[in-house]
Amino acid sequence: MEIENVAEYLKNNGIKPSYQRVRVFEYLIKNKNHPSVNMVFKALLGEIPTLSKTTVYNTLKLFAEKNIVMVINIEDNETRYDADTSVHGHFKCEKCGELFDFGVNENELNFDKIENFQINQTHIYLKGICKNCKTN
Amino acid sequence: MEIENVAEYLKNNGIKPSYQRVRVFEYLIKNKNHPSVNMVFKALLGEIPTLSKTTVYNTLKLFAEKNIVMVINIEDNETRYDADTSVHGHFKCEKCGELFDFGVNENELNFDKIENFQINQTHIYLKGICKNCKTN
DNA sequence: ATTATTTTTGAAATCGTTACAAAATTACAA
DNA sequence: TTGTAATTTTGTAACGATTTCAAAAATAAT
Ligand SMILES: [Mn+2]
Ligand SMILES: [Mn+2]
Ligand SMILES: [Zn+2]
Ligand SMILES: [Zn+2]
Repeated sequence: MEIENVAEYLKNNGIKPSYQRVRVFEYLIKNKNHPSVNMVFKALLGEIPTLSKTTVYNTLKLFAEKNIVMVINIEDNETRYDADTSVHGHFKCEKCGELFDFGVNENELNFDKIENFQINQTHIYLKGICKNCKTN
Repeated sequence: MEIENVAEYLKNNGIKPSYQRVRVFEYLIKNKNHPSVNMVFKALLGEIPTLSKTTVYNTLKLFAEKNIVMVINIEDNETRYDADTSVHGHFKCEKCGELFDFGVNENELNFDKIENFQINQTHIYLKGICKNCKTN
């Protein structure tokens, strides 16, 4: 998805585009590294010296409620965020820690036991060793 | 999978079958409700009054390392555990909170972008409204 | 029996996250 | 503009799940 005007995009999703909100969302679409709250905070603190970590928490929670970010709970001790809300999977390398995207064909899953369940979110996580770390 | 002798099963997986460890694993195979640490602790405390929560943490971490339990991080604030380590999905009802199992056909996923990656764990989480909660 | 090793225990520390109230900003109306 | 209400941001304190750590207990080895 291409987002030309971030403020407009936030408005269209029922979010008042404050300066901090725009900057946080911009960070997410420019850095596709599935950052944690702390990564977003530390990255923006250089440019917004008054930024509070609470604001980053508030903002990302608001984004999640409005469904413009995906919340990734692949690790129990660190939530990560993704501005790409399309259904796709995440591979976490157990060696270097990097998070890779991969494609998922939704209608290829077998939902025998949960027929007539209303599915709101799909999360597919793989863990293992990435290509780079295997050779090294 | 059917486990006849828990102590034997632990031994076969490189775990010394202490009383606490056997009891924790027995709880997991008898209660297929994907319990949290606290659920295991509170349930066993009645029968093992001296039990420490740290022991439950230690034990479940050991089980995870030896790959006889699956760690479920479907929520960011509560890790849950499953003695069924076969590849299967979990549906979390956002209304009643219950965790449902469902089947997954592994080779139906599309791993285009992560070819030659070594996959060690597969986690498939769905969130939504379960059948019961939809009608009520 | 003595000693060494492993396991359990409970209290304290850690750390990500949330609650909360004050300060700052923005929106609205007179 | 000016005043006032509503919203947002900020920083500190509180919270809660998990980890650390050292002592106590249990088990294994000699
Ligand atoms: Mn992604
Ligand atoms: Mn399960
Ligand atoms: Zn790697
Ligand atoms: Zn339900």
